[in-house]
Amino acid sequence: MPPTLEEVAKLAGVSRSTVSRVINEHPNVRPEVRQRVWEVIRQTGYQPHAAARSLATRRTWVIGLIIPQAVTTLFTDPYFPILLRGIADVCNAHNYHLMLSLFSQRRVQNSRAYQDLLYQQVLRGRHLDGVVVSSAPLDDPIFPCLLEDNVPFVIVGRYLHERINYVDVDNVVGARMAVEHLLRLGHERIATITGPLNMCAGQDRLEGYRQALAARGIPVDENLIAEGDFSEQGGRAAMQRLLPHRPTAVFAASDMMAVGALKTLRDAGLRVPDDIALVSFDDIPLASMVDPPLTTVRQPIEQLGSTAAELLISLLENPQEETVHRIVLPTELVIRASCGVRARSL
Amino acid sequence: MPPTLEEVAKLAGVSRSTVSRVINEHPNVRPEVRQRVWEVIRQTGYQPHAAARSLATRRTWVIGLIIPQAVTTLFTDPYFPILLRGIADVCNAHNYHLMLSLFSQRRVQNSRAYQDLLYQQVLRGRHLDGVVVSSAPLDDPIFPCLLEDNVPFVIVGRYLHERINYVDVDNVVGARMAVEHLLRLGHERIATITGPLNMCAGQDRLEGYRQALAARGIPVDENLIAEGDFSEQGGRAAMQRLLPHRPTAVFAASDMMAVGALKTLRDAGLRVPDDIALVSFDDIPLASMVDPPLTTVRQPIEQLGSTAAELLISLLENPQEETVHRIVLPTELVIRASCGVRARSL
DNA sequence: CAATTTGTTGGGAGCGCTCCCAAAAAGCGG
DNA sequence: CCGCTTTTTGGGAGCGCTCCCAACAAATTG
Repeated sequence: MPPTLEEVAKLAGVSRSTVSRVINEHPNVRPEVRQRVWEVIRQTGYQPHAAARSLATRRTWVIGLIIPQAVTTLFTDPYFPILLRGIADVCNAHNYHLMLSLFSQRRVQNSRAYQDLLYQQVLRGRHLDGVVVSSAPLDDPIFPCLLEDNVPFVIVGRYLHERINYVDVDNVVGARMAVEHLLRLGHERIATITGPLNMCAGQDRLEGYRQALAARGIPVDENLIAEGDFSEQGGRAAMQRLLPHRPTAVFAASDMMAVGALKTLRDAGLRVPDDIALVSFDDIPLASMVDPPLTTVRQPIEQLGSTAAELLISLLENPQEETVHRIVLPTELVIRASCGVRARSL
Repeated sequence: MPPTLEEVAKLAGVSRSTVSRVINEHPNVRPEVRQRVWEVIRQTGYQPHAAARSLATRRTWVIGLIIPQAVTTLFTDPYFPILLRGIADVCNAHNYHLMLSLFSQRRVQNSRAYQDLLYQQVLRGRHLDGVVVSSAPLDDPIFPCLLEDNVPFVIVGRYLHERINYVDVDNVVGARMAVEHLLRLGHERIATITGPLNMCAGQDRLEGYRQALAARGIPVDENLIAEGDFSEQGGRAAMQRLLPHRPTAVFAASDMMAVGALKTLRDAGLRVPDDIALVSFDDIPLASMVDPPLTTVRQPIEQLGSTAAELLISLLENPQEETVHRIVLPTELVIRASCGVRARSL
């Protein structure tokens, strides 16, 4: 049985309240008493009981990370652990804890109801002070819920709403840079394999593609746009659909899809970058390992996580603060071989 | 302000206790009363306050996943998210929640002290009912701590101690299968790139290698053993050290290291599998994407997670149960191209 | 040196729940 | 219909903490 406040108090010859003041760093405690109390705490290994504290303060010092529907890509590339690391580091630094709500779509039958139930439990049950939401489709019902319940939250990914805080990478500009790079290399028939268009990142990267072409006065040929789902398989299939339209270059909205496209191209007897150039997005470790290494847009994943956590915590610590924060992090084009930059000599 | 038990009770015209009985499914409540109470609960959206409940029951229904020191490999391949999915699914199914404690070694200076502090807070603060520990080195101080504090826990990875429950894949047999496969293909100078030898998986896979050779009566040449760290870089370096000793085949204890080895070999002008055969361990998605696709030992990662969670929860629900569980899951050899099976026609 | 201010301490109440016990209601056999 | 058992219900106490207020001690002032 671990010691309680009261027991520590008795051992230190003071009252409950004084010990409480000591551990909460309240200034009005005589230094020698403070010292004595700390000593007893050290000796007994006392730790305040989290539940008791939460009950009294109505705070849990726990934040949640919610991944509403587990997009497959979460489990095939290391985006997720890196994001998590960013979040976890910040939590550690601020003495918050991190609770994870993952909803894989295993139990398909009633996954929706199920998820709602859990949501209720976790959030209404006041398990959490606030949440970070990642990889949610734009129309996920969780957002209205969170707003209504007045749960402080931050989205990883863009979401336009007057009261919603988010952190995102600049998908539009990143995609534009990628396509501009291809344009600069002389390509004009540039195709794109998009992400899922119900997700913001999918939409934004397509928008960047459109902007880059528009800036050069090149009309968008809808035949050169194939929707994928960020996965390798999706990329493979999309590339197949693109092939008949004979693009000279492809911008894939994720590295995984680029890897898929690479397969399709290889099977079709086309060489990258000689016959067709390829640029993608994400810069996951795999990007530099495939042959040819991918030219791709790097996003600061870990920073995305840490910024989101930092923002959420500041929201929690300053509840009166009403400003809505929308943070956009820059991306960077990493030039490797798949774009053919060397072959064509920039 | 969310409603409390007492408020629900008033609305339903019963007492606090009765509502408590209803939500805890205690049998002795008149059906019509039970019905009426549920109705009020539904209408008000009542959810019991987690902290209050924990305080009274001394249970939190939260389990922790602790990754004591963030091995880099966690962030470069998707092992971790898949394990997490296994754990999360089981938690969801049993109405437990999952708290994550990740310790990246960022803040190197006092990472140890820091980690202890957090450990204290989380565990002594009774935030958790039990924990799953993964990717901890054998000598991690967390194990004695957990035992002393009487925290129920399960390790992912083998750990021989009379009171410790663990779940592991059969690394020894898996590695032996891999090496036996190479032996069957006619190789005799088989090298190995091991994992870190302070981790159980590293040790066990090396042991499997030794056993396979021993069974054939082939003496182990220590020059053919190079220690790696499960990472691509480590594999690259280890292969470099192995090269002068002219193995005809290599067993790498992880796919990532195999990928690294592949690079070294390519740079050295050696072809895989024609000049040198390669077999590895893990079967991460990357394994099938590199050229040549890797022959590798598949481990049931998700099942590892779900089994560990299942075991932990059963420990929590049956605290009187004293049996120590040691669960070993089987592995499977996935034959692709890097072993040269086709070239040499088995 | 009394009066006031400031600093320090202890104890009561309460956070929202569960558990226990006793009281009330219902069921039952003779 | 009465005394008995069994089921159902309500209320007190307590889980371990924080917050507030009152009491007291110490320091400051006219």
